[in-house]
Amino acid sequence: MSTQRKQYPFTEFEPRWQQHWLEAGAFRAANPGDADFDASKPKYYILDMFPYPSGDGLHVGHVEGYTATDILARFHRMQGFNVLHPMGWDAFGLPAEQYAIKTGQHPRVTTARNIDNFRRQLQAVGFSYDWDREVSTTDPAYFRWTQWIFLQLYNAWFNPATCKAEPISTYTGTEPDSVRLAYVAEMPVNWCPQLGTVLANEEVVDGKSEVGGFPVERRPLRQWMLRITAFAERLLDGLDGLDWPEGIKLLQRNWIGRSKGALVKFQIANAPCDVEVFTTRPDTLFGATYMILAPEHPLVATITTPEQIEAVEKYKASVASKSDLDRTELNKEKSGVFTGAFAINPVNGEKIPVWIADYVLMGYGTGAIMAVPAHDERDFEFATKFQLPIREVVRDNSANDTSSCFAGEGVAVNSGFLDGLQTAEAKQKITAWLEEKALGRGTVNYKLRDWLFSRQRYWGEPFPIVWEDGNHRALTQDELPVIQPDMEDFKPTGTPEPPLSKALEWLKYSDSAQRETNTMPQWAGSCWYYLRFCDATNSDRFIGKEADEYWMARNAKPGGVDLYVGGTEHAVLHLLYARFWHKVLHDLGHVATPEPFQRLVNQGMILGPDGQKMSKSRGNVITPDSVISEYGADSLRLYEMFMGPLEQMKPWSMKGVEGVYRFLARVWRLAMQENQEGEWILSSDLAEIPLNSQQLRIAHATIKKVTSDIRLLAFNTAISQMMVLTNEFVNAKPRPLEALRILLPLLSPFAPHLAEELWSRLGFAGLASKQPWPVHDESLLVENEVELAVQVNGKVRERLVISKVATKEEIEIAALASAKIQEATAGQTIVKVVVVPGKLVNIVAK
RNA sequence: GCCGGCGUGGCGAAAUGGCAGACGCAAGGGACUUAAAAUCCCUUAUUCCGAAAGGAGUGUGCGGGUUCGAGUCCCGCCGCCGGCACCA
Repeated sequence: MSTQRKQYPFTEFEPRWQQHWLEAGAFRAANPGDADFDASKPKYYILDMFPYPSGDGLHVGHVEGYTATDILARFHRMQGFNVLHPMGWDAFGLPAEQYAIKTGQHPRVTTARNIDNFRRQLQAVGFSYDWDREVSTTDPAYFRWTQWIFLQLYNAWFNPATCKAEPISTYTGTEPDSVRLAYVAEMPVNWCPQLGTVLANEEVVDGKSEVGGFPVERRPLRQWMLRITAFAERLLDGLDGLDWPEGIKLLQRNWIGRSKGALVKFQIANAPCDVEVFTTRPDTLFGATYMILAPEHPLVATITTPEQIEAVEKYKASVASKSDLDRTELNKEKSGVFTGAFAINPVNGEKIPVWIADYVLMGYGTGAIMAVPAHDERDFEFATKFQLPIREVVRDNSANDTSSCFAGEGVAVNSGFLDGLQTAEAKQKITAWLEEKALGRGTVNYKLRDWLFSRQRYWGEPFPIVWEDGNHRALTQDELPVIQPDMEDFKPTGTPEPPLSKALEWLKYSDSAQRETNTMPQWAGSCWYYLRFCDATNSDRFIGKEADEYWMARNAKPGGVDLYVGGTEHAVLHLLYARFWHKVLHDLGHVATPEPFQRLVNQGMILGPDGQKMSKSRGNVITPDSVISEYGADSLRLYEMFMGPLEQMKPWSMKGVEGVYRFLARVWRLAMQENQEGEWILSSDLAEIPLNSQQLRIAHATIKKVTSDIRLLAFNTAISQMMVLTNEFVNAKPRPLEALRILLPLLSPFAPHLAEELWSRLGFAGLASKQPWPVHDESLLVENEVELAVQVNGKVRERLVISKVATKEEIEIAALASAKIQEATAGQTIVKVVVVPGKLVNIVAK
């Protein structure tokens, strides 16, 4: 193939049109206030998840999502929308820093080089981004505002009375530092010695770092945290108004993990202290036969009896030495130790033993549970192993065996005043009882934890914070941006001290104050980039009011971005963090909408030709550059869309690329032919003649289907239909020019270079990408006669050509009159005749 | 273990409950050509009957059900992919 002559001269015209669009500013989106801004047009904000500009360059997986959004962007422009379709770079992050350490080059240099390469690649695919709005998270003019948003968080608190973020000045308590949305805490964190950094829980997979797969240990460390848990309920509620795949909403709901239950206070026998437990099944309180504390629970030391101290300490030590990996792997078998202490079950005064076990986590609820082995799998397993009593207190409504554990809902038994109540009622009654006796209360718990927001890295946004006399203090807005110092040596220190701690001069803010040396995680920059795109060069605000009102709020929906396309890997973290920041900014009056992204679509992964995930080690990586040089950008775009449904996972096939390439060449030859010298000239078959009725019908059916399929993101079937149309005209001689006037605008979002080139060679006015979108004429689609199938007992026995407007009765008579049908039903009684006009007739005979 | 998603030709895939396999790939045959490539045309789910025209049957992971009619809806399984994983 590569040695062959190209079937059409894409190598010549594709770069030419790319340059033309760029120079003409063809896809520039005007902002409110600009001279050429037309406020009467509706807006459409279509956003890609911006890439991390890696050294490997653009991937065909990127191109899939980006092509889908590009088609939609171009389509909406042609439909008269003001389209915001921007691109930028999520360019802070660990790989750049590690590469820098390896090669000694400054990450600023390698990042700039990678960005240039990504931009070149994206432009070579012909994407219609408004490059005037390009942003990079590493640009001080950008991260100045990331730091500014951090200051908003620092200077705000969550007011439980209003359920909103408010300026810290409205807080009337005595300890503002204990309620800020950005706060400092000593946290057991995931320290990765090899990476020399602390990782977020989300960056640790199976006890190893997600990047690199290095072991991770738990260590207590002073960290910046963001109080995302305060927004748990709002983040949950907000999902209802969004057009996201239900699966993704569910993922977020599960991640937030709301559960309703009760806190119950247990007195410790012969000791002046009590332990609070959280339970979702307060109705099973009578069945609590023992209690378990997390090994790290602060009361363990207090309550353990002298005889048990040795065993307890030994157990605690063994748990502490386990990495997260060991702890999960050893989960199969329950372990634990008796503390020697007893707690008093408040509901019946029973003395129950208190154990410690690592299946109870300090980080959830109160770090202590009441164990109800009859109705909880884990407690059952534990009780069985350590021969603790099991008491049934809920009977299964569909009553069968009571030998094992029953965790469902039923009727309370052996439960005193709860007996006979259904689980829901029993929960209510016991909660009211506990509240009345001041022994507990109903409450809600979340799995969601606060967001660990600091990293021990060089290549990230520095915090706009200084330390003075052991206290933190925020810088003011006019001190932003805080830029990292230029360092020769940004290697990890080998301790949890961040690399910035080595920049002694930079560190010193004043004689008495030192800068914070942690940096922000990569999520920070991507939490708000969609806002910056609306007003990328504004130096007075992170986003101008007018720009926000138009691009984000004009459609009067909760989410501002009309369509957001990206991979599922960001289903939880990025999308949750961005929603959190957005809500804070909204509460503080900085943005108009309550949610960032109205509609979300996840593109499926593209696998290698071998059906495996693409990876360098497997050697099955397809690069966009290689496809473009062989078949051109239009073929790359078209194939990525023709492969199958956008959201589905699908394998690459070079043969498939050739297929769409042939199609594009066929379109080319609808308009062009080669002369004796082998030059492309306008086809002599072209003529200004009207379409015949079949051509008209197919052309208008194509307009209709392509239009609706683009709206449905069903690009593969839209392309099929354009193939049908093209096949129809391949042999038409003379060939109506009108066919190309219809086809080229339809094709233009998909294969913009080819459409543009032919449009211009045919001498049609303007740019193909600026044409109004064709509108179909429904009346041309109607056929006078239709063929319908006649079935006998569901099997097709005859085909009937009949007038489109025939009545049911006429169709039935015609069907029954058919010789084949009479033969097929001979000797049988016709029980029923079902007539579906335009489709079929089904005769039921016995 | 729990929660999602998906199972259709040799392959990628189509199909408001209404003729399964559009469109593309691959394969086979033909036209054009000195020849090849490219291009264009035809065939192509499968089994059986027939010399042929044509005809009969079976087919959407498996087993049931609802319906005149099920790839599509319902119930129960199996397989693959993704997420969560002691969250009390």
